[in-house]
Amino acid sequence: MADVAHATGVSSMTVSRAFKDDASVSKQTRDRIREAADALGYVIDSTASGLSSRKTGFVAVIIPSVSNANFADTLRGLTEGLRETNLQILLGYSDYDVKEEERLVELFLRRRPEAVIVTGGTHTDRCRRFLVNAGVPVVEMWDLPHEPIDQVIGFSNAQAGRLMVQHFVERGYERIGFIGGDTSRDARGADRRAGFLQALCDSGLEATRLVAFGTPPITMREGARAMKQMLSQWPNTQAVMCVSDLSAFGAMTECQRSGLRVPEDMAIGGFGSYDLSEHAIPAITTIDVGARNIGRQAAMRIVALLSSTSQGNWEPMQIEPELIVRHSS
Amino acid sequence: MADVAHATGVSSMTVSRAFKDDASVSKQTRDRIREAADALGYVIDSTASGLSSRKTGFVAVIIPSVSNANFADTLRGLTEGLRETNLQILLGYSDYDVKEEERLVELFLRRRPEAVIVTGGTHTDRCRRFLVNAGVPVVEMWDLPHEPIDQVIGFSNAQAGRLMVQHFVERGYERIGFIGGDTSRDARGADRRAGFLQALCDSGLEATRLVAFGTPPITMREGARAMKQMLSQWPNTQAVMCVSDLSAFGAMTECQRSGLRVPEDMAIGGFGSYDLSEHAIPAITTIDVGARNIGRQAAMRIVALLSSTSQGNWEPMQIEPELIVRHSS
DNA sequence: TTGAAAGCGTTACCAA
DNA sequence: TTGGTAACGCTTTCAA
Repeated sequence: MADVAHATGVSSMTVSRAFKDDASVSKQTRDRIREAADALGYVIDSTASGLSSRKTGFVAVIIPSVSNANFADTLRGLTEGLRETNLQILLGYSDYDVKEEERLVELFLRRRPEAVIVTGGTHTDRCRRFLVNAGVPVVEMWDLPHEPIDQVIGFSNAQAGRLMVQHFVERGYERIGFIGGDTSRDARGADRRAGFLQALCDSGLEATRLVAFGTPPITMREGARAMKQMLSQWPNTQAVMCVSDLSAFGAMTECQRSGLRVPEDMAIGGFGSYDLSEHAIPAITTIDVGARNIGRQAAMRIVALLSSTSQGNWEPMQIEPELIVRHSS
Repeated sequence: MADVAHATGVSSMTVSRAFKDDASVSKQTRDRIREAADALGYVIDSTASGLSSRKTGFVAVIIPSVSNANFADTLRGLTEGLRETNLQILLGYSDYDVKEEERLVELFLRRRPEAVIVTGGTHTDRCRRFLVNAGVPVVEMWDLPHEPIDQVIGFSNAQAGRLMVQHFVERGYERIGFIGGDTSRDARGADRRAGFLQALCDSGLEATRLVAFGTPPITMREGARAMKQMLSQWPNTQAVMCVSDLSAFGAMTECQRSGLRVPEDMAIGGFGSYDLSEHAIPAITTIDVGARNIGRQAAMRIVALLSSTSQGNWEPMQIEPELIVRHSS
C-alpha cells in the first residue's frame, strides 16, 4: 500500500480510503490511485484491514452436506442474500455430525465472523457454549429449536411428517409405512418420523411399519433396500413416506423392479421437492420447505441485525412446509 | 491473549506457543494455559496470527456450482485431502460465469490464500493476470488447459465425447445426436461436444443432430425439451449423448412419455456418473471422471507444494474418463 | 479532502 | 523452555 501511495504521491491513508466505497476521496485521486494499484498488481489485504477495523466480512455457515440439493439451495439463497453486502461466506459442512459441527464452529470462530449460521437446533454442549459466547448474531435454520440460541429461520419437521400422513389418510390408505436412516444422527429426519408416527396415532392407525436403513442421509440405494425390507416384512403396505426424495426415488424403483405399480399397488411420498421427484415417472409426491428461501431469509436477517442499531428481539421465523401432490400417491 | 497470560502467570508469547501444536512448551504449562483459556472463553484470533505470520491457512476454491453433484464430490475430495492439515477452504461458486469467477478471485486474493484452485482453464484476461501474479500455487482442475497457469489436475472433455461415440458406434448405431446447453458459457460442455463431433466425423458418420437448449448447466426439464426437439426434427435418431446425466435422465423420461423404448428405440448416454443414472430404470450409460479423486489429488498437490522446499515443476495430472455401460444403450 | 500517529492481536526473532 | 521487542498492513482517530 505504501508503494501505491508513493507512486501516486499521496499518503497511505488516502490509498486506504480510495478502496473503501463510502470514503471521502476526490474522484480524481481515487481513479489515479486505482490505476496505480492495478499497474503494480496491488490487492488490498483483508487480513490486515480486518484486524484493524474489527470487521472481517465473514459470515460462518455450517450445513450438514453440500451433496444435498436442499442445503445447496439454501446456500444459494444465502449467497444471493449477501451478494450486495460486503459479507463473504465461510462455508463448512458437518456430515450430519454434531461433533464435527463443534470442530467447525471452533475453527470458524477464530476467524472472527460477524455472524454464524448453523443448521438445526441440536448441538454438543461445548458447541452451544461457543455459539452463545460468540458475541455475534447466531442463526439456527431448518428447524424450530425448543431453546433457540438466538435467531431462528425454520420449520417444523414433525409437521412435514404429519402433512404426508394426512394426505395418505385422505387418499384412503390405512397401512402406511416410513422409510428413513438410522435415527441417531439426523435430528431433522427423526423429527419428521416422530410427526409421522404421531399423526398415524391421531388417526387411529397402526404405526409399526418403520424401516431404518443406513447412515443419514440415506441414498437411492438405501431407499431401495429399505423398500425391499418393507415389502418382505409388511407385504400389504399401501403407502410409504420416505425421509427424502432421493430415498423415495430408490424405493419407487424397487417397487417397479418388483412389478408393483405406483401408486396403485404402493403409494410413495418423499421430502424436499427435488427436481428428480418432479421428473420421475410417475412424479413423486413431496414436501417443499422453500430451501432457497430459508437461505435468503437468513441472509436478510443477518444483514438487518448487523446494520440496525436496535438489536431488538426478533421472533423466530416459522416457515410452513407445503405438500406437493403428484402421481405417486 | 494478554488476559490468559495474566491468569496463568506467563507471558503472552508462551500462550501463543501453547496454541501451536509443534511449539516447545512444557505439557504442564500448556494444559494450564488451555484450561484458563477455556474458562475465560478465549478463542485465538486467526486474523491477527495470519497477519503476523503471513500464513492465513486459506485455500481459495472456485467451482462452477454447488448444486452439481460432480463439483460437490470434488469439494468433498478437497475437504478430505485438507482435513489433517491446518488449511481451510474458502469456497466460491461462479455460476459457470467467467466474469463472476474474476470477481471471486479478486475478492479471495484479498484474503491472502496460500493456494488457489479454480475449475477449468477458461478465464477472463484480468482474472488470469490475478492468478499469475498471485504468488501462490494455482491449480486448474477439471480440464486440460492449452496454456496452464500453474498446476493442472484434469481430463480431456473431448475424450469423454469421443468415448461415448465410440461406444455407440460399436453398438451399431449410425444416426447419433447430442444434447447440451447453449455453448457459450460452459467450456467443458462445449469440449465434450467438440470431441463428440470429431469422433463422428472420424467414423464417417453424419454429425448434424445437435440440440442446444437452455443455459448451462441444463436441467432435467431442458434435457426433456431438447429430446422432444430432437425427436421432432430427426425422428429416426438412434442414439443421443447428453452433456450430463441430469439432462440424460430428462431426455429418457421424454422418450418414455412418447412411448419410445430405451434403448431399443432410442439409446441414451450421459456424463458424470451420478447416482441417478445408476438407479434410473433403465440405468443410464455414463462417463465417470472420478470427481472426488480430482479434489483429493488437487489437495495432495497443494499440500506437497506448500510443504516441499523444492517447488519443482510438476507435470499436469491427466485423468482418464471411464465409460460405464448400462442398460440405456 | 487529506495526513500523522497510534494501535488492532498475534508471531518472528533474538536473548536468557 | 520461556520472555521481550519489533513488526505484520491496515484503519481509527484526531488534526489540518
